[in-house]
Amino acid sequence: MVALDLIDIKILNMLQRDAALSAKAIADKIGLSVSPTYDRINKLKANGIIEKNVILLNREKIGLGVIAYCHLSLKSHSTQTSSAFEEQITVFEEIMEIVKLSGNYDYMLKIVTKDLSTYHDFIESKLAKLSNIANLQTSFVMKELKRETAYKL
Amino acid sequence: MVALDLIDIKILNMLQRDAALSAKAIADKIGLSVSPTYDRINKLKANGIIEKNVILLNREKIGLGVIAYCHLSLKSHSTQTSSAFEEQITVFEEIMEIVKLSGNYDYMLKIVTKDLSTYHDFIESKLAKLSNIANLQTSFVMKELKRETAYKL
DNA sequence: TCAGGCTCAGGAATATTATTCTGTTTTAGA
DNA sequence: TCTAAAACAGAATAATATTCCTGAGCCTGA
Repeated sequence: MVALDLIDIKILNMLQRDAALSAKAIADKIGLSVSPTYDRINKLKANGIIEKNVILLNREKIGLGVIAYCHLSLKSHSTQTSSAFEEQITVFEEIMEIVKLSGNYDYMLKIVTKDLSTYHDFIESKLAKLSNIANLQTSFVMKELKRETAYKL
Repeated sequence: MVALDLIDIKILNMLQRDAALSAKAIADKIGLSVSPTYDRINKLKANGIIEKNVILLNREKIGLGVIAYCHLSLKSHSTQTSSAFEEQITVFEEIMEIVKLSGNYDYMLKIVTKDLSTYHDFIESKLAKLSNIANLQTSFVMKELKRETAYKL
């Protein structure tokens, strides 16, 4: 954890919303000159506070119509089998998020696919193929009301 | 939904992973000159396939230690009360994602806060203050194994 | 209190990149 | 096959990123 002053926070808030802003545009808004602004941005990248710069796509316009949250638990909870499972599951591109939840040694996955049939195929032919899965329960998203990547600083 | 050819997909895949790539760098990798590459990127922005360009921060380095998924259902499900609720809840910066689910609970929220005490405060003093919430159940994330913003094209 | 070193801001110079323009090639449809 | 529209390459220009140098404030130790 790194100390951030108010200027850093302003910079991060701007870039969390629009990473295409030029150093000059940011400098103007926060009342600094370009080079210290630029230096600060670079430091924030160097110390890993800024992890990446990405574009976000409109999911529906690229034909991805299904979001599902999938809860699952493992048969065996030994360190070995758990980490093997975690390694295997991480690579699937359909799975956007994986979290380990409190409660019953459970995982929750966020899965995005083209349609229900594709979702079904993914579960059957890829996910369920993994040994060590005890059970699987899916909740489908009816409506995505908010999807935010900007953290509150 | 817009038709994407193979070149568009390559471009989007690159930018989904690193939006700082220059048009020239992309052009080189896909074997085009700069100007058509540049045109394509601009069209993808214009037609809304590319929604935004953002930086992603390291959650733990900025002191956000708690991720929680919160299931809740409403007392009244009329169109009016639902949309009033949706409007109110969308503005909270602690809430990163809101989805309406199939099944038992109406909504699932992804909430990120500094620590458990902050989480508690948020629930008590902001979320639970909303009328029309019937019940609330939180699952805490023990470990975040994957957080991906790039869709599979 | 003072001198030295450190961090940070400002400004100017240079290197890269974005952006626009023009003319050519390719493609798709009649 | 012909025509119109779209896609492409290459060059010129504008804007931005990036580097470098300078000076001001501020610890810190003697």
